[in-house]
Amino acid sequence: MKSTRTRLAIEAGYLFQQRGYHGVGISEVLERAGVPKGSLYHHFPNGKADLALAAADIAAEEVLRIIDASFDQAGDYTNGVTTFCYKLAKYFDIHEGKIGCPVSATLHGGPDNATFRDTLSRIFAQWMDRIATHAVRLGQSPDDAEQSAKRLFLSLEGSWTLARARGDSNVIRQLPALVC
Amino acid sequence: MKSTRTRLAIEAGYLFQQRGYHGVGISEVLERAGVPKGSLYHHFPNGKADLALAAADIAAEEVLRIIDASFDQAGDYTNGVTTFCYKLAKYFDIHEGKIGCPVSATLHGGPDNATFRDTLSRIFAQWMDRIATHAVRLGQSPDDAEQSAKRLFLSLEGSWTLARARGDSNVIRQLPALVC
Amino acid sequence: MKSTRTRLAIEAGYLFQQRGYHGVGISEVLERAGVPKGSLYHHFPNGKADLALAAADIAAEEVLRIIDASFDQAGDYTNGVTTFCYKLAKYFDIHEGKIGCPVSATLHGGPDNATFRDTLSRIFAQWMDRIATHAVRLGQSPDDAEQSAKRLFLSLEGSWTLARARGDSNVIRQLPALVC
Amino acid sequence: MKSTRTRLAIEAGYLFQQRGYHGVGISEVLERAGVPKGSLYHHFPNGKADLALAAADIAAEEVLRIIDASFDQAGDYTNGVTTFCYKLAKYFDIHEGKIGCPVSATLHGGPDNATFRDTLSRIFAQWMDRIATHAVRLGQSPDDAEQSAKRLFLSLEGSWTLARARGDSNVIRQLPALVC
DNA sequence: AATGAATGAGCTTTCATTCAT
DNA sequence: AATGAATGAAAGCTCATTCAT
Repeated sequence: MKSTRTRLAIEAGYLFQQRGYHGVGISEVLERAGVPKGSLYHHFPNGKADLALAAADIAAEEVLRIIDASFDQAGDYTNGVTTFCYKLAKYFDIHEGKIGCPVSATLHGGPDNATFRDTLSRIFAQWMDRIATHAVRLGQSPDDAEQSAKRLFLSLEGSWTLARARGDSNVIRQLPALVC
Repeated sequence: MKSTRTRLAIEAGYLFQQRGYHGVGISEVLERAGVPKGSLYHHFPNGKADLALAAADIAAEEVLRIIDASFDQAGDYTNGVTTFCYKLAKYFDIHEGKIGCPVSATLHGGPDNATFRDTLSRIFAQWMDRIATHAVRLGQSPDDAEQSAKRLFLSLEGSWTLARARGDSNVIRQLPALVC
Repeated sequence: MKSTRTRLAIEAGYLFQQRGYHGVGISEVLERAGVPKGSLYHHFPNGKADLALAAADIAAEEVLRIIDASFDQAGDYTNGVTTFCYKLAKYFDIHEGKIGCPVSATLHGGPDNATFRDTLSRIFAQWMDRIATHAVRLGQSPDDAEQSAKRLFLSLEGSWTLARARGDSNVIRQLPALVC
Repeated sequence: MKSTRTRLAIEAGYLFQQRGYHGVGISEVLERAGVPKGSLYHHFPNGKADLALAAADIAAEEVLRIIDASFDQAGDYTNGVTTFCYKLAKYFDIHEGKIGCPVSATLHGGPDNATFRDTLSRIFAQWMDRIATHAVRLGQSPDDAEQSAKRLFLSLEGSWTLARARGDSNVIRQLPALVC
C-alpha cells in the first residue's frame, strides 16, 4: 500500500483539480485518504499549502509521462500532438468533465505567494521544454519547436478551461487541427 | 455615485479575479464597497452566488467592449488581434499581474452547478462570436473566422494563466505572433 | 439583562483569573455566557485577545471601586488598608481560593505583546495612584503616600500569589500588620 | 554534556517562566532541547506535568543558591537583601524582562491540582525559611526574622509581576528601600 | 431599504499523548 | 533507551447566511 504521505497528496490532487485550493477542505482530503486529522501535519508541516505543492508536483510528473508516452511512438510532431490530446481528453472524461489543468486549478486560487507562483511557472516551463524536445527530435528546428510547444501549451490550457465550462472533452480532441 | 448593487458587483469582481470564488470572503467585499453586513441580501437575494454571476457579467461586457474597441479601427484581422492583446496586457499590468481570465477565475472554483457552467460557457461563446464577426467583416470566410476566433480565444485563456504564473504580461503581448 | 458583550467579558474574566489566558478555551467562555460561537467576533473583532483586555478592564475597575469603598470611610490609612484586605480576602474566599490577581492572571501568560504589557502596567499604576490619593487625604505626605501605596501593592500581589498556592486567604488578611 | 532529562527540564523552565504552563507547547520544548518526539515520556512518564514540576524544582534550587550567595557574605540583613535583589534584577535583565517568578509562572496556570499547589507552597516556604535563617544568623530574633522574610518574599513576588509588566528591572532593584 | 446582531457549521491548525518498531 | 508515525480532541477563528428592528 502506498505511504500515508503519497495517499494524501494524490487524493488532495484529485479534489484540488475539481474545486480549487480554497474549494477543498482538509477534512475531506483526510477522510478520502483514510488518514486521521493530526497526521497531516506530521507529513506536511506547513499543512494545506505543502499538500497542494506536493499534489501539483505529482500531477505535473504525470503530465510529463503522458507527453513522453504520446510522442515517443509518434512518427511526426502532428501525430504526437494528436495522441497527446486524445489521452488528455480521455483523462478528462474519466473525471466526468469536472477538472481543468491539473496544476493550475491546484495552485491558482491558492495562497498568492512566491512559492506557489514559482512552482507553477516552473512546471509550465518543464512541460513546454519536454514538448519542444520531442519536436526537435521529430525534425523541427529549435526555434520552431519552441514556438510549437508554446502554441500547444497555451491552447491546451485554454482547452481545459473551455472543456470544463462546457463539460465536453471535444474541445481538447479537436485541438491538433487548430495548432498544427 | 454608482448604485450599491453595482459597487458590490465591481468590487467582488476585482477580488474574485485575483483569488477565485472560494478565496474571497463576503465580508471583504462588503468592507471594500463600504456596504453594511445586512445589505447584501437585499441586492443579491441568493447571496454570494448571485454576486459572482453579476460580477462575471460585468467583466464579460467589459471584454466585449475591448474587443470592439480593438477591431473597429483595425485595418485587418492581425492588426485587431495586436491591439486587443496590447489592451489586455495593459489591463493585466494595471492589476499588478495578479489576475487571470476575469470570468474564469470568478466562476471556476465556484459552486459546481449548471448555472455557473452555463453562464461561463455562454460568455465564452459570446466572446468567440464577437471576434469571428469582426474577422468576417475584415475579410475572412465564416469558417476561417470561426477557426481564428477559437484559436485566439484558447491561446488567450492559456496566456492569462501563464502570465499570471509568471507575473509577466509579455506572454499576452506576444500572442499575435503565435496565432496569426 | 446585560449586553452580550458585557456578559462575555465578565465570564471570561472569572475564568482567566482562575486558569490564565492560555488555560481557558473560548468555547467554555461562550458556553457559560450562553453565547453562540460566531457572535464573539462581532463584539470582539480581535477575538480572545480583545476579550482578555476587556475582562481585565472590568476587573481593574472593580478593584478601584473596592479601594474607594475601603478608604472612603476609613479614619486613618491603616484602617483603610485593613478594610481593603478584608474585602479582598472575602472575594478570594468566595471564589474558593482559586484565583490570583484579577488582571495579572488574565494578562500575564497572554500573548506577549506591547498592548498587553502596557494595559497591565497602566492598571497597576492606576491602583497605586488611587491608594496614594487616599493616603494623602488621610494625612500622609505625597512622598510617603507613594511609598506606602507601592509597598501595599507589591505585597498584595505577592499575597495573591501565596494565598492561591496555599488555598488560604489568611495571607491577605494578615497583610496590614506587615506593611503598615 | 547534560543529560537529556536535565536539558529538557531546563529548556522547559525557561519557556514556562516566560509564557506559563499552557502557553508553552511540548513540541517547542523538544525542539529547543534537540530531543525527538517520542522521547519525552521515557524521562517524564507523566508528560508535561512532570516536566513542569522538574523545571520548577530546578528553578527553586537556583533561587536558594542565590539567597545563600547573597547573604553568606553580607554584614547585616539589609546588605544581604540588597545583594539578593541586585542579583535577581540582573537575572531578570538577562532574560530581556520577559520573565516573572520562576516557579509561580511555571506552576500557576498549570493543571489546578493538589500536587501543583503543594509543590508551589512548599517551594515558597523553603525560600522564606532560608531567608529567615540568614536573618537570625545576622542578629534578628526568630519572630522578627520570620516577619522580615515574609515581607521580603511577598514584595519580591509583587516586584517580579510589576517588573515584567513594565519590562523594567528597577522595581526589583529598589525593593530593599521599601522592605528594610 | 437598511442595518447591526446573531448563528452554528465549518475552517486550518496545534495539542498532549500513545504506539510500534 | 530511543524514535518517527499515528491519533483525535480541542484550539481559535471565519464563513455565508438569517433575524429582528
